[in-house]
Amino acid sequence: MTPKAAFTRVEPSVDIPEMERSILEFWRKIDAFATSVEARPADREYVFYDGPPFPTGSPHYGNLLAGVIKDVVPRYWTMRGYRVERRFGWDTHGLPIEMEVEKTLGISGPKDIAEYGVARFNEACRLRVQANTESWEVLTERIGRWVDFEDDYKTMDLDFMETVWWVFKQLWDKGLIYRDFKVLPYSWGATTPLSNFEANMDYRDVEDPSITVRAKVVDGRGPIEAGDFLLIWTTTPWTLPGNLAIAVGPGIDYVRVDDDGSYYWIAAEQVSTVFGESPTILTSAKGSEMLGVGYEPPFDYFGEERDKGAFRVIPSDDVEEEGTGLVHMAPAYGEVDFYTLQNAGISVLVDPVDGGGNFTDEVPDVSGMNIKEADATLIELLKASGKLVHSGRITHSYPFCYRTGTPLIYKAIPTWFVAVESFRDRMVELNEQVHWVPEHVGSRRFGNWLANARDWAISRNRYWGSCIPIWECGSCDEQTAVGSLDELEELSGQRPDDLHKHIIDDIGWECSSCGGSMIRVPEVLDCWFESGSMPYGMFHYPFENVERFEAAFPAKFIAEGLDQTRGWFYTLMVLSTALFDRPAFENCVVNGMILADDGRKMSKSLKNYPDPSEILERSGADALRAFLINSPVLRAEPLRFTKEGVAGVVRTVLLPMWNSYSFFTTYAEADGITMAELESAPDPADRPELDRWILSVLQSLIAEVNTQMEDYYLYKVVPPTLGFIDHLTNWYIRRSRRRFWSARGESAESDTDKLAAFATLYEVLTTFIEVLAPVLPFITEHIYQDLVARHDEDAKRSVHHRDYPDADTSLIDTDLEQAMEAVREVVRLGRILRKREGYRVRQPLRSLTVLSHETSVLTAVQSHAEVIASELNVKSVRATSDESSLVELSAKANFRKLGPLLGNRMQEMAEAIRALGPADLQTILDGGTLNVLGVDIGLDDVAIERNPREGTVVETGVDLACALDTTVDDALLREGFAREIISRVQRNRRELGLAVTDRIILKWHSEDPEVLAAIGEHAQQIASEVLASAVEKMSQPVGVEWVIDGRPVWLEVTPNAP
RNA sequence: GGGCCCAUAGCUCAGCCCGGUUAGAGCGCAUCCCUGAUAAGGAUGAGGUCCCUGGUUCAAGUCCAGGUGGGCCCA
Repeated sequence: MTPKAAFTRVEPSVDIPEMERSILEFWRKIDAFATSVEARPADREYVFYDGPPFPTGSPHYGNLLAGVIKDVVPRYWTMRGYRVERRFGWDTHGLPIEMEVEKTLGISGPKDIAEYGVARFNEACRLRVQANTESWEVLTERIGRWVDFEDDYKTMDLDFMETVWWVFKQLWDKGLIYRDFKVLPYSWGATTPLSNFEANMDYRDVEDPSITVRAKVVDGRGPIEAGDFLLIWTTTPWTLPGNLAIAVGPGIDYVRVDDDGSYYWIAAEQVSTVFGESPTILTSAKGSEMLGVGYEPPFDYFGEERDKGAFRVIPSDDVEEEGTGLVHMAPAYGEVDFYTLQNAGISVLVDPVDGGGNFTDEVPDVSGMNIKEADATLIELLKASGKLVHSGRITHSYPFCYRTGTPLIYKAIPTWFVAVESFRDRMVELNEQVHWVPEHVGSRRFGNWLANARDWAISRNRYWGSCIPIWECGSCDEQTAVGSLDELEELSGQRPDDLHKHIIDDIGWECSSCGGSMIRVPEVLDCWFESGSMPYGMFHYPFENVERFEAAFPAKFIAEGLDQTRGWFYTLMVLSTALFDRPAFENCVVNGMILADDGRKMSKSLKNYPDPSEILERSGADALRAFLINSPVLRAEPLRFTKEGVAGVVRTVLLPMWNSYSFFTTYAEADGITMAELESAPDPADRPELDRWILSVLQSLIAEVNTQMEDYYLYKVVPPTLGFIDHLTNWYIRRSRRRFWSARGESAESDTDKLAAFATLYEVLTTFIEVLAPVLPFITEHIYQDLVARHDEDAKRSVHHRDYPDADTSLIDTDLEQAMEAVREVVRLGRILRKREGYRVRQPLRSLTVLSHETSVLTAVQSHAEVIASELNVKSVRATSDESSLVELSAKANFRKLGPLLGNRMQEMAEAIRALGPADLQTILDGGTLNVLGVDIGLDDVAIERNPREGTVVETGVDLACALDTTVDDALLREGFAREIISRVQRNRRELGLAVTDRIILKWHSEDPEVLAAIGEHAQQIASEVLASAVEKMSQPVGVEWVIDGRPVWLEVTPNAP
């Protein structure tokens, strides 16, 4: 290392956002991110998967938070020596994009899209995705997140989509793909199923029929006799032709009511609503006793289904005691109905309603009629056949198609499924290999979800997405799944360069079985299927990068929000389990939601949160990062976001760091400290204790931070850091100040001591920034460039290229750290005493006495008497174990120790110990034991408390007490006065804008004898403190008049021109 | 309706896993100190039904059950 430029003073004030922008510029200039990755060996990879966001709108705090987590962790592991590639991922398909584009194009729904042209529509989606990515890149860079936007992956890329096909084919080959009906919200106006999101967009209060119908029992069981009637209720008469079963709650009580010789079954709770206040109840039965009862359906259009198990009473836990407590089941028109029949083992489905919402010929009475219009006719038919028991109207909230304004219905739609249930137990097992932060999200929330996983509906009746790669024959039941472009080419002779719907749907071939036409099924894939495929898709596996993928699977780490638990985490797990029988990630950090400071969701229209760029321009990215990392969201709890919180980080972390750095450069420049000199400082072991102490504290911090980071407890990093900053600024630097600005060349020892101080602070600062570099990438980089990089050509270009510090345990001295804790405690107590007694710190006092029974405390105090004396401005410090003179001892039982032994005698013992007298306590304190209530009580069994005796100047802490001697004689007063003079002169120097090292002439005048005596006695000390070349007494007032303790004194400070 | 999480000072949050008798921090507020790290720093103080009810226990902010309120997800 060559002794080149000395350090340059850095101003204590700093424009943080400006500093950050210059660092961003610097990173761009040296290509810091790419270099940080490439510098690490390719065979030592730490794999990170980016959870792809939708590029809709601009990023909000939730995205920023995820970005911060996904930056801190990879930065850390990079510094730990791993190669951490970070490729940005874009989730480019799906409804959110389509909705945005529909809005922009001024069109809406399948009909419009068909008219507009699927090809044009999809191309518009593609353009939209590309246009939206820019705002993400800007903000992502600004928060300091290093991620590769060049080598990103997009789910709409050909390579990615080909891999998705491969994934699908894998499932297909394993027999995990099947088609079945799923009941979805359906708009007959738009002739399309809707997503749940769309279905919730337009609820209206409307009036509908409310009818009660009786179904005659034809096959009785137990108390239910043939000829009895089951009462069902519905608001959708048009679903009655599709009725295939009646559900009861197995635990619900039903009763048989005699009504004019007809016998009706109804839930006991509901009897009065149908039969009035005094019904004739004959008998009762649990729902479970009614199972299997056969009945005559309201309409007999599908009577032949009885052979397949239809028209029976089946159980359902979803049945509630409303309506009649017996629920009409039309599996084509209700999701619950569908699953209830499925669970009952009845696999029949009838759906006499066409896509336009009209009845088919299967229901001749209303054939061709719109279902809602058919309600009246159907009710008339029921009345005519004597099945209608009651008919009325009801007003309720009902969903409408947000586009066409027609009522929505639920309708069974052919849907493709992944048979997740067949391997969900395996997913539960594999999930146990994953380390979740916080733990409960994985074991409970996610674990429960997996354990109850249902088959996954993966098809969507939409346009902009990966296509389901299944071709079906129009003539026979031949089906082919295509798993690659090669296969497609082989089958069809075509090899498109795009796999989107508008391209692929035109491709077909002749059926090998019957010679018919093979046509692709119309659906696209749920975009979550693609998110779950990203470990493979990002590498275009297995078509390329086979080895890279195998080395990179599973990921070491992923992170996402709690709301995504059912999304990305789940789909990753489903596909990795199905394909590779492994989890797709080893560590998962789950973050909570960020709320506005009013506790509500952040809402653009409410404007209840500050714009991210405003925060970044006010407090900077480092502050935002540390604030988020240190907040409850890292424990998956919600966070109320306040800009004050971010500003707090500036005040508690960034400014103290900067001030320490500024302090160092100020004195290093003033002293002309060189790198060579820092190098030549004594070994840490040979430095003064204060230096060894702060180095020990630093190493302990390093150990702590490494432990937490290794376990992904990011939120446990900032708190110990704050403690360290307190030690550094409020103790190490404050205590060392004089060492830094003592003049050079006074003595060999003082020069060595000064060097030790400079070297220590330098080492602490340059190591501390390495510790915090992953969290605060900007300020640490700035300090690194100034303190390290520019002095050493061989140094790494960026702090982020450095190796993360490992705790050097040889520098950790636990005893020393504890001793210093005791010293700081003594000082704290001493300050309390001074304040309470009204002695400002500049007034010297005679002595401080520390009382303690702990030998280690006494030793610590004795060996640091000088430090304590100067901190508290006392002439002497004594330590003694003789406490009785100043404090009153009392004892309290050590509940933790005695409780388990004594059980219910504990209270008695507590009383007895509280009542012990001074002599008894002294016995215990001296190491003896005392027989209390038949138990030998020693020092461990009690907690000794110390209370100041009346009239003493004593303050007590945990293991010690301090007593202050507050007698002030004339000599002390005069010394105190001299300190006041020094203080005024220093203030004056500052006002004159003098540099720290400028020398002055001090002229003074006073007539007051005490002042004369004070200055006379302490002239030497004053001169050296204020760097006065001369202290001259004037006979006339000069300069500024001060009144100190009621005594006037004139002081004049003039710079001493060299 | 179900699962999970949360509720502690005016505000934001530690502490709870593993029960122990004086429940902490920061912000804000009040009072004050320091005045060569100074567009800083520090001290002290006021401020608590630890959401409610019940249980377990010698002992509950901490464990259990049930409620209430809020969040996320699912239905």
